Amino acid sequence: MGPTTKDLARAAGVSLATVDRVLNDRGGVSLKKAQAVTAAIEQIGFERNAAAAALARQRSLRLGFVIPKTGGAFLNKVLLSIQEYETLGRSEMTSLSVIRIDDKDAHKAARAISKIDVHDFDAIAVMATQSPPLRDALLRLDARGVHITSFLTKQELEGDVDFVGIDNRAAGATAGRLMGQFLGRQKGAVLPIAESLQSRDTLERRLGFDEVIGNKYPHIHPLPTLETYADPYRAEKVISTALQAHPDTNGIYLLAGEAAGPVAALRELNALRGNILIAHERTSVTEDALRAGELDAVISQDPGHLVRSAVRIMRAKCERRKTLASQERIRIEILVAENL
Amino acid sequence: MGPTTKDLARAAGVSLATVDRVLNDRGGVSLKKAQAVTAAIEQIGFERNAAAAALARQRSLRLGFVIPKTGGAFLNKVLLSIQEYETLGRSEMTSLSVIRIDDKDAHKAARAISKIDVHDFDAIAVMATQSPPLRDALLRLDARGVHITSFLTKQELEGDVDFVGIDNRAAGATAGRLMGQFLGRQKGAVLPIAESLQSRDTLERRLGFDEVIGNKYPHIHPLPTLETYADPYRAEKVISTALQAHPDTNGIYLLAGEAAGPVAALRELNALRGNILIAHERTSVTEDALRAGELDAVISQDPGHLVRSAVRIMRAKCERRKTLASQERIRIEILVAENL
DNA sequence: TTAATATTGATGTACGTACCTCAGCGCAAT
DNA sequence: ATTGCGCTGAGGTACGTACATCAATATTAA
Repeated sequence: MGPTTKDLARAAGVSLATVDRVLNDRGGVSLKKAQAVTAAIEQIGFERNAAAAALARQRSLRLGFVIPKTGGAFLNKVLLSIQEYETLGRSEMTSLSVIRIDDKDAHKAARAISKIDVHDFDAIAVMATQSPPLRDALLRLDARGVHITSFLTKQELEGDVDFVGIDNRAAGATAGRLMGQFLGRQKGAVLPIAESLQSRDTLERRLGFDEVIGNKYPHIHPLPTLETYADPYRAEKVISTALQAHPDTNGIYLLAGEAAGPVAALRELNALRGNILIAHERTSVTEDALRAGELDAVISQDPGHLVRSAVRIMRAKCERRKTLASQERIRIEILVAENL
Repeated sequence: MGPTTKDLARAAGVSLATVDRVLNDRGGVSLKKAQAVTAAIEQIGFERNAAAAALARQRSLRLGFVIPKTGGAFLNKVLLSIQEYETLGRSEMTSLSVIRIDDKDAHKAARAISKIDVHDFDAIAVMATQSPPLRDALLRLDARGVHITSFLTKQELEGDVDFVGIDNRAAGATAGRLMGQFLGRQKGAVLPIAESLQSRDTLERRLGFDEVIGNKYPHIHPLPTLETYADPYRAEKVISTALQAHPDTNGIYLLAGEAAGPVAALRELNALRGNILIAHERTSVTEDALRAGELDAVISQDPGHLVRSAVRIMRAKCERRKTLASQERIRIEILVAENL
């Protein structure tokens, strides 16, 4: 067993009470003694016994996930993973809850964040489009002692706001690589389709995609990104127009948003089989399309892994522990029909 | 908070001592009372408080990894992951240790297993070629109370021996799919290369590979598997011969074993750039080759995830808990240069 | 019936940390 | 001198389980 708080107190030449004050940021400790304690922590290699702490705290860590109100199948999978984790979490003294916010309206979102009761949460993981009002609301929460973690969307605050999610630029680059390899030596155009170009994720993916295509597969010509606005009719119309305008198209890249609409439109247009089709996020639609041979590859991130990683990071923050970096890197998964 | 042992005792109409006897298999409990307790567990939804148990037990769970003495870079990565986990594990009351066995000699391996002191381990994860003597040795250990988990290689014992690792047939099929897609409409031959055909993993991968190629890409002709016997000279010789005999080769599949030898041989033969090359396991060699554009894809499994999963399963067995199945499925990863 | 054995309950201590109260100290401002 | 405040230590209780001991009862064997 490692050294205990008692050992730490002896090593630091202070009382148990002072050690406790330092360890739990209770304040009212002179700089000198506080430094003595932190020095002793390093010196004797003290590590808080998580089991004992959890037991003594006797209050499960209240973690929150802030998630947009509207979203597609992937978001639902994330929510499901959170629910699933709740069952397991009970035995680990953590309680998860989800706060849905209106992501589209920055001020509404910020207000929702501001309404969060500081006493209800020890830490939250926030998935929301970045915006100045949201930023301020988050900073206020942070100042009042709620640890903040970026979840799937980066929030650039000052301080140690960890990010849980994939690197969208790399994800786009991965899609580009696959597109290039699948098309082989064929010349032609690739049509990127997204719900909207507003989202930062979409832009980053496009960037990564173009970079790889431009550098490694210059014979492929990426077209401007189509926007479907999540509207199936519009999707079919714009896709049809684009395909007619570019008959040399032989690859289609669904950069973001629901795959269902575009896939249905492409099926309708009989454009599924002839083209290489790459999409993002594993959902029942993309899975089925992969199995059916309609989709050639899917770039994804595991919702379960995302949730677990977020929980681990939040817990670590609350308990002022370090996390194992290698464990928290979310992988960019490539899915084909055979490794679903 | 959930119900405690005290609540459980009240619900079952027995004393705390009897609850303890049942929960910890101490024996000396009548069938009737034991059933009353287990029924009450279900009824009130009792779950052992892991933190309190760990604290009270005051003895960390001793978990062992049985690993072959010889092995390549991937095995080293697994060993590294075990080491890495040890640091983290200390705070979770688990101690990991590694037992190296001579995997080549079934009897030696079995003897090594038999020599394991039952009092030194609560559970072990075994990576070793299946063999009757080994099987018997494992069964004896199991009977003496050491929980057994199959690690990377399946051990078919009776009882609940979980398996941690990927489905090699699916991994081979995934390689087949990528090979087919990368080659596109090109006709030609694919050359599978392995260290030896003795290993079950190799056979399963080949099976999955052939299945996909046969069904989906019939214009591709898979050649017989080359065996390098882990010998670089032999590798270069047999590969050179095979490539000369089949000038239409445009794909090479490194099914198993170290990629280093064959990659070096192929580089020497100037056969890297013209062919699609797919290998297994992420190592520094395959990573470098991916980045250099020499390898087109790598099928892998994350050593860190393997280790964590094995630890979770072993812990769950020792604490008689259930595991979250979705968390324990090891993914078949596809790596390209962009998602390393 | 008696003796031996199996089962059960009562009670205690221990694990390491969190969190609380209270007393005491020194120091400065009043 | 008094008051107040900041800092410190001493001591306690609590969390839920593991594990040990001992007495009391129930059951079985002789």
